Amino acid sequence: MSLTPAEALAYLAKGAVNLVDEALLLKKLERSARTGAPLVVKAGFDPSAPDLHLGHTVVLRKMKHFQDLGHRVVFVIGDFTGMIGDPTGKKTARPQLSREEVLQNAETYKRQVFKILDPHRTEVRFNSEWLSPLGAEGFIRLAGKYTVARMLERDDFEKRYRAGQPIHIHEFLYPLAQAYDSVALKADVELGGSDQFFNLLVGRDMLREYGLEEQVVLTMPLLEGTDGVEKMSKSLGNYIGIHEEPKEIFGKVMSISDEMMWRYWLLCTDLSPAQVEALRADAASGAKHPMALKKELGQTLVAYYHGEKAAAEARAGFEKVFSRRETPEEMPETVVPLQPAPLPYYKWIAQLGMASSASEARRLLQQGGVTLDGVKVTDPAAAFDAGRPGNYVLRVGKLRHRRIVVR
RNA sequence: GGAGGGGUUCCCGAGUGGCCAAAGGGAGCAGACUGUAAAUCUGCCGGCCUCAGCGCCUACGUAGGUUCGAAUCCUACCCCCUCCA
Repeated sequence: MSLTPAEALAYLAKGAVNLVDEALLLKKLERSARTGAPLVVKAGFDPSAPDLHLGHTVVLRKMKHFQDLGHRVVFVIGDFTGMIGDPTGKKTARPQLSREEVLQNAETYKRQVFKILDPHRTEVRFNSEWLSPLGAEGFIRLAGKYTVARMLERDDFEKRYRAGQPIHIHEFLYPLAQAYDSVALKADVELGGSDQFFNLLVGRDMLREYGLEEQVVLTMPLLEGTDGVEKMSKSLGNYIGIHEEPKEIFGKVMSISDEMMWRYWLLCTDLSPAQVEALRADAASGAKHPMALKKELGQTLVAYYHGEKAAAEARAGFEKVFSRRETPEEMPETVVPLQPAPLPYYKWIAQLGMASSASEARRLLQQGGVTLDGVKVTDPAAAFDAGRPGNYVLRVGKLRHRRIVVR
């Protein structure tokens, strides 16, 4: 892709929450076009969460945009900063990871990241590489380049300070260490989620402190999870992982609310804001059914990460099972040997792992959530007769299907 | 170093000797309605059992104790928070 610096700027700014500052980015783009030297674009990632989900892809896709324009992307794995734990969003302390775990996670990252990024234009680095050698001395020197007052400019620090809530000293070190990453890499641009804004700005200041050109800071919106409220995260269980089964991804996309759908269209696909608005107008005017658009979204997203074919299959499977309420073609199968005595359902369902306990299974039965070959089984005392060979489809709740083969 | 507050079931949060498997809310699950959307309504929401039984087990930071009986009282310990120094 080849654009003029001004066009490139517009392309890169698309969807961003913050861009500091635009003039500098333009200047860098112009210089790059003139000299042919690609910009160094950096983004940091937590070493402990190697399951990439759609939320991560928002920033990754922006990284890809830079790659498309020929720039060099550095994927920084925060193995050192991970020991500090990012205080953003005041999470509880993270478990410290061993060297092996970090390396393993890195491999997992690479496998997933390259579904989006171009491997030839991506450099994967660990920040312990340059942060560990600093030592206590170097760290003190680094800390000497920033002030408490500036730290307290950060929103959540300021709030906590005023509210008399504790702020640990090491929390101040996190932004400093991250900023030093930019120094070590001589970053031209740093990308991140909008919650990272402050940290990225510290990077600018730090580069200046070290006599280097400031980096451009570009943040992307945080994608809400499938619940439509909290930001997407693995720990909240509201995520859609890009490595998940196509039908899982498709199903989860279908379960998001109509309102949320536009966010996903905007942040997770290649459509321009104007195109998304057009879709929205179609839905509002009744020209298109929201459900149809959501199916399209699901198919698009599955196609990104699993290919067109898998996407079409996921959609077809969904329509078969849910729209037409037919039995899915593929489901786990369990072979049951002939039993002299009938098996009580509640016990059996728990044994099959289709309910977490016998009590749970009993509840499901009582509430009409259990079906054998399409016939509801509601008597909690009912038993399955496995006295003769046969094939059955056992369904528990909406999603759990199991083919039962008695022989 | 001193003073005070607190640790309850997935989360928040009531509960200060029996009526507590523990109010209420959230989350979650199932059902109805649907477009596996949202909203709404209903039910469930520790486990076990020969489950609808004044049944059994486990649970209210940890370990003991008092009592016929404790999440609730006592003792020790661990942890968290706030204020003063």
